[in-house]
This record gives sequence, C-alpha cells and structure tokens, in this order.
Amino acid sequence: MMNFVEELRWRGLLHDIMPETEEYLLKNKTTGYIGFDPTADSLHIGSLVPIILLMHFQQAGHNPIALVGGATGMVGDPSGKSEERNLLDEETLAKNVAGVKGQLARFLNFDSTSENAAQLVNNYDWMKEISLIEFVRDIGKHITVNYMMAKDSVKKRLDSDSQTGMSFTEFTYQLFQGYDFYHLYKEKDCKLQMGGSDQWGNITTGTELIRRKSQGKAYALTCKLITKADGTKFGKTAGGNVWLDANRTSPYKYYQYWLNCSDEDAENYIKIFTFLDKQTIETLIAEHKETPHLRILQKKIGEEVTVMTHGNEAYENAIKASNILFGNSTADDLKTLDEQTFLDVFEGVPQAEIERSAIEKSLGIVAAFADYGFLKSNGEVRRALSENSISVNKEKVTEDFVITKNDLIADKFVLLQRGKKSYFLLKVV
RNA sequence: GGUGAGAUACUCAAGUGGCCAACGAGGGCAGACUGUAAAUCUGCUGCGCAAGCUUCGAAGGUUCGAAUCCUUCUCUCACCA
Repeated sequence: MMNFVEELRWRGLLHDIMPETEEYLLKNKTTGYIGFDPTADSLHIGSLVPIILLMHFQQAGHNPIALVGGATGMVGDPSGKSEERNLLDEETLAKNVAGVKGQLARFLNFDSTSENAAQLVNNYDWMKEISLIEFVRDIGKHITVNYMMAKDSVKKRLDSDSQTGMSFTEFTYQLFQGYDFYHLYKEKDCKLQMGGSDQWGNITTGTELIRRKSQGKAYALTCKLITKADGTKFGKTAGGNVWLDANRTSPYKYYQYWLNCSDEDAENYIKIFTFLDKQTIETLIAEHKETPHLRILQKKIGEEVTVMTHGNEAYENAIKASNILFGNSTADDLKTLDEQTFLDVFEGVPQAEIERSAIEKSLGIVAAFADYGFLKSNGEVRRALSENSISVNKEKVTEDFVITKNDLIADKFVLLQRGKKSYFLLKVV
C-alpha cells in the first residue's frame, strides 16, 4: 500500500484530514469516494483536482468511487455560494450526468478485472427511492439543526451581513450529501470521502451521520482549492470556463491555458496536475529558474495535462498549432500547408463560411472582419486597424487592404487575426 | 399586509432639466516592452466613414430640451407584522 496521504502532502494538495485517516489508509485497502456536481454537461478544470485525487488514490492501491450528483445536483450545494442557486430541470440534469460520467471514465481505470477498479455511481439511483417521511424520520432524526447551523456554508448565509437568505432546499443539502456517504458506507464499505476544502462541512455531516446511525467510523480528507498568484479565479478565462470537453474548449486552447500560467503558479501546478515524481519535478523547477524564458515548467504541464485529458494526438496538434500561430511563421509558410494539416491546426478556432464569389469580387478588410462575426462592428474593426492589431494570414494590414483569391490558403481559407492571440477563419464554400 | 429604499453601459458606481454617449474605478481589448509571462507605460471600450442615430427598469406625459420632473406599471432589497 503506497502512502497516499504522503503523496498528496508533498504535492501540496492536502488541506485538511481527519485524525487517524492516514494510519487507517496505510493499513487498509480502502474504498473512498468523491462527488461531482453535474452543473453542466462537461466538467471543467476545477474538477481536475478531485479527479487527480481519485487517480492517486487508485494508484496507491485503493478503490475509488466517482459519484455523480444526479440527486444532489437537484438541490444545489450552498458551499462557497453567497446566493441561492438556480435549480436545473430534470432533463438538463440527466444530460449533464451522462456527460460527466463519460468524462470521468477517461481518467480512471474502470476495468472490472483489475484489483481495484474504479466505480461510477449516481446518487439519484438511491435517492429516488426514499420518501420524504422516511428521510425525515431515518436521517433527519440523527442530525440536529444546531449541528447543521454551525456549518460555515450555513452560518454565512444566516449572517445579518448576508444579502440573501437561504432556502430550506439549500439548507437540506448537507443532509443529502451526508446520506450519500452513509449509503456508500453501508452498501460498498466506503470509509473515506474526499473533496475540495469547501466540502469539509458536508463531508463531516456524513461521518457524523455514520457515527450516530451505525456507530461506524468513517474518514475525511480535503484538498486545497487551486489559486492563482494574481488572485483571479483558477480555470476561468475571458471566454469563460476551461472545460474538459474538447468541443467546449479545444485541445489547443486547453494546452494554451496551461502554457500561459505564471511562473509562480507553474511551480505548484506541476506538482498538483502531473504525476511526475518528486525528483523529476525538482529538476524541472531548477532548470526553469535558470532559464525562465524557455518556460520549461509551463510546457511540461501543458504536455502532461493535455495528454491526460485529450490524448497524445490532440496534444501534438496543439503544439503544431501553437508553433504556427506563435512561431515566426509567415504567410508563405501558411500557404504551404495542405488542407488537412491546416484544419488540424486550426481546429477549434472559430470560423465562418464565405461565398467564393465574395472573395473573387474582392473583399474589403472592414467587411471581412465585421460581416462574418469575428468583430462586432465596423467601428471596432476601424479601431483595431488604427491600433495596428489586424493581420491577414499573419501579416499586418491597413484599412485599404483588400482580400483577393491570392490570399487563400489551400485555395480555401483566409486567416484573420486580431492582436496576438485571437484568430478567426474564413472558409470558402 | 404595512413602511421605507432602490433599478444607470460587462460589474461597481457618479450624475437629480441643457455643458450627457453619460465622471470615476474595476474588468476587457489592443499597442510598446517581453518569454504567447509578470510589472509598467499608452490608446480604445453603444451604432455609424460622417452628418447623425439609438441608450440610463417599461410605457406614457410635461418641456424648446429629460437619465434627471410627473403618471402608471414591472421588478429588487431592507425593516415591521
């Protein structure tokens, strides 16, 4: 049995741990679970840490369970929220549960022939069976309101500073999650629940319920919330969340997100998000300090995480795309690409279709940028032009530039660009 | 149910008859510098090439002129019951 807790500790993942947990895990092959909220049909990189936690857990020889909150998702976790949540309708939720399940399957080994195969459960499956009376009598009876109100997630909302109150629905949430733990404890001998540090309150309601209802002993462990040195929220970009689903966030963008993290963050992230051993990581950090401009850490993180999430091929394409977009490639380089390579590289770059005749008639630069959805208005294009931030096929152009069929790449595409990072593709049909 | 406060652009927030396409801050975008970073500096941030046009919760009204005044409505919040 590898020391799972120690592994988390040196990686800087461990936040809080219930006494005796480490000793127990060292001596016993344990079943542990983490819950995932189906708030969308894809997880985003905020969920990556709990996933990685489960992966470490499995690699250490324990049995991981990934729980999708089909039932709890209907209630809404108030933890870390200052406002009442919106409820999702059942149809959306079902779709989300399916999406999330599919993604989890990529990270964990579910092969049932394995000694410690991962399992996937949906708490809706057992929650739907319970009647209100049953719930109130069998579960509610064991936990006092006093206990529930002492939780941070509740206290904050009852505070007179709080702008909004808290509905009974959200108040009940911790009991739901607590019951999940109890259920898994009974049915699957699951003795450990893990989660983000904001889950501590919910998790301990579970261990408490297990203790009072069946005099059992269960354990808890939480990991640190990932932060960024500049104080902005991890996993968010201007374009929204960074998703694990390739259709929502292309592998290229995904790779770019990791590549763009700051030096300070990179030192933490390489420990948290990769499975490289301590020795390797220390060497990399030392190298990075020598030659920070090479961004060794960022590249390594980008590689490891992109491969883990999207596979090798997607990673290679992301690299290729990055080199073309950010390297010193010129219009001539671009034009040597064949259609397939070009498409691979620009997969995920927003695009629009354009009539061939429009190009043959010659297309003014303002119209090209504004009429096909790249920039919002003619005025914005003109503004951008005066900032000298507009390029066509990687070459800066001015307001009088006209796109003709000579500018087509592979006789089909025109690459529009605003600034360094924002691309748009016109595709001739 | 009663009383009071409020609704302004992506967010916070000023403006209380003309000088308002609307102060300021944050955010965002771009340019310079760089490592596709951080920090810094500069510019932009309703539509329009422009004349001009449409915006300040909604609809009406007063006025030469309204985000600002009046009427009705909608919504939010706080306190009391």
